[in-house]
Amino acid sequence: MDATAQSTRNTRERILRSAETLFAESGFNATSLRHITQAANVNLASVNYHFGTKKELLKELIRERVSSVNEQRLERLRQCRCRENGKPSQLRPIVEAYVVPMVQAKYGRMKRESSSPELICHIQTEMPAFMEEMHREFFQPVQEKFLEAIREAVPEVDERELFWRFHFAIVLILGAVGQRSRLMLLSRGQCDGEDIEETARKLIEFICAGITAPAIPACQS
Amino acid sequence: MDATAQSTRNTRERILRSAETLFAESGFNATSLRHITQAANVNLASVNYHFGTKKELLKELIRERVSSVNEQRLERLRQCRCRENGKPSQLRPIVEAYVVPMVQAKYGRMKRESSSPELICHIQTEMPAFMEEMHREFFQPVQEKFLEAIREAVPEVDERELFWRFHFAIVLILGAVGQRSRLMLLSRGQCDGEDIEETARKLIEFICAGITAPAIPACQS
DNA sequence: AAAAAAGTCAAACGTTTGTTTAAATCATTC
DNA sequence: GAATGATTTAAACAAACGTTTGACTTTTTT
Repeated sequence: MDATAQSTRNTRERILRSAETLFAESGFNATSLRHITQAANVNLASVNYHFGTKKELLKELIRERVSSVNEQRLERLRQCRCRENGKPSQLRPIVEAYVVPMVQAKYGRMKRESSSPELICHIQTEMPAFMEEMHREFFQPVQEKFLEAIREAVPEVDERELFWRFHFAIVLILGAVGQRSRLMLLSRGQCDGEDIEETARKLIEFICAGITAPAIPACQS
Repeated sequence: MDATAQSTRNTRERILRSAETLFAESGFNATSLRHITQAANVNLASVNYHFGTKKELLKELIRERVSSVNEQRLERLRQCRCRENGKPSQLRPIVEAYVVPMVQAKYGRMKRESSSPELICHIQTEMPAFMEEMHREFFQPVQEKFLEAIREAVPEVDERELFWRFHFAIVLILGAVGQRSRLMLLSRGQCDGEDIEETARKLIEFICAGITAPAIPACQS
């Protein structure tokens, strides 16, 4: 009867939306089911009813979000191939196709809302074993497609070298957004990470330069 | 009388050592005081006796570890300035001075032991508010010294640009070690992050290239 | 050797956690 | 419109958590 929050009836969706915000904000362990259900205005037991366990709720959440990012990444990669059809693509559009969908994957309409990189960054460091499963199922296939595309674009870079550098690129994408508070502190307020397009552009520049860096022979103090 | 573990009496040190290993492995929230004291072979209450609270134990731990890394970093930076005395230094030695002490800050003699980047990576994403305190107290001063040195080494890079790129460098150093399991999966076992010198070298290459990357005007899809 | 201080210990404290239960309510079907 | 299945609800569950307590032992000081 009353037009308050829970009248919408889609309890499942409300739980997912609260969970993704809170998980991205504070991680898995620090976010209790009571926090989630309270924020979602639903009963505590409904999480277990709809998802089974807390962990399966997280799994479902990641499944949703990563699938969306994956689709966008592959679509953009396809467009790369089309645009310069026949010849091997340039590096930058490929990196752009990988970076942009993840960086701009925000949820909620608020300015200071949480995002996919923040969520994944949290879970990655908090539950590495769990994340390995997710990696095999969701990340690996897409990453291998991009690795292949990059290998064609910069054949002068050694294959083993490329594994390292692509790994660095992924670390960078997740961390740059997930730890963006440091940028504010470091620059004493001169830079912030709010502008998504700016963040993506800087990331792309940095990653492209890193991937094409000349290899230096082993010699250091 | 018996020569078992706790006869050494340096309870405080044993707690610190267990804590740093377990915190680096599983983070703060997922590591209970009972895990720590069990691994250290000491009584549960001794943590509160010696450190007050769990959080202050962590603070003490970070204080120790970061101070050590800071000293090494500044000493190496001093050596940079000496070596090419008078003229502005090159970028690479500066980056090297920043990267190496952190990457090789391992504890324990086992091969697969945890390290400072892993610890900091965990706490950074898990307790950002707490980490801001630590940042102001420990990281900020050293980072500003390095920022200045880098600015002299690559004056052609815009100052605001440099904040971004140094932020990326820090993200990279922490994440490359903390998330090193991905490298194994990505390369299907062809690369691992066990070799510290190799890791440091690849990081230095990537970061130097990223910092000196040519700025590209804003245009993207 | 007595007194004082520092450290250790087992037990218990009150909270909070994820999950389960069984009754109540809603929606749909016959 | 009664019956059936799906969903919501309040209450309780055992387990684990960080912390405190007070008696006990060790070490240091006088």
